[in-house]
Amino acid sequence: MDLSPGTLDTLFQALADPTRRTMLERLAKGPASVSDLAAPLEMTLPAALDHVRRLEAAGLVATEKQGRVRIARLVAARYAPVTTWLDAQRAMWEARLDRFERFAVRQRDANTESKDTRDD
Amino acid sequence: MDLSPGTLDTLFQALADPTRRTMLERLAKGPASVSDLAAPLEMTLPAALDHVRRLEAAGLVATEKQGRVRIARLVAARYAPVTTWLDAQRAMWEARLDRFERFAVRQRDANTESKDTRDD
DNA sequence: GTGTTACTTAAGCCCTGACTTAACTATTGG
DNA sequence: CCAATAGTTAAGTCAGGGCTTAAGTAACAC
Repeated sequence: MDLSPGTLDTLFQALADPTRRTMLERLAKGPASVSDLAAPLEMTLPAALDHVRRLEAAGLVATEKQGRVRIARLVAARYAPVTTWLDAQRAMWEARLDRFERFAVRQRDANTESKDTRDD
Repeated sequence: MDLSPGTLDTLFQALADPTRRTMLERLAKGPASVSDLAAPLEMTLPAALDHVRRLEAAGLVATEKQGRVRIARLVAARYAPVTTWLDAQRAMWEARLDRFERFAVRQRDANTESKDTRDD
């Protein structure tokens, strides 16, 4: 598994945890401290920090220390590889459907050939 | 973690493994047997079968036994929760950007008030 | 300067994930 | 029937994930 930031592996893995998705949802509304993120999650600070670090490692989040508090903010642009992959999947699937449809039409035409002239 | 099929948890987790993504890419082109899927991955059959099972548990794939071979096919529609979540994230992010922009414009107008009358 | 706050590190625990080999079972082709 | 094929189950290894508590450290607030 490639664990460099911004890869599909790290991104999907970062998104696979509900706690981290909750954090991302929170951060989409604006920056927050680690405590802010931990509070609604009923979780100790070390655990929350670990998740933040993981999001940061994935490249989805950037953090900055201001005095004694660490502020995290979303880097939304980094979802790109994920959406790109999903789009590519959809494209492949649709290409296949198209091929299948042409095949089905050919079959139908072969079956109904010179029987009638359809216009549906 | 909710492990029922079709949930964000199971979907993202299923997608987090490169082996499984490769399988999905292959299946987007059409159905395949477990051996077909295992072959290019340099992996024993039990391991491949395990991945197929996991994709099936996530709801992304359906399988059917034909004689002694198990055929897997993609159920592309099941990506929906993932794309929906990503779209929602983007929407939240953009709503925030809009608010920020309005704020910035207000600041600019406050700063330049009665200095000039802009028309950009 | 002393206590509180906000993180940080370290250690450890338990469970799951991704494999492997070995030993079946169920088809199928000669 | 018999051997090869395709999958399946069982068992075990090994690494990592998600948490905890306990013990720091650094910045503030008085």
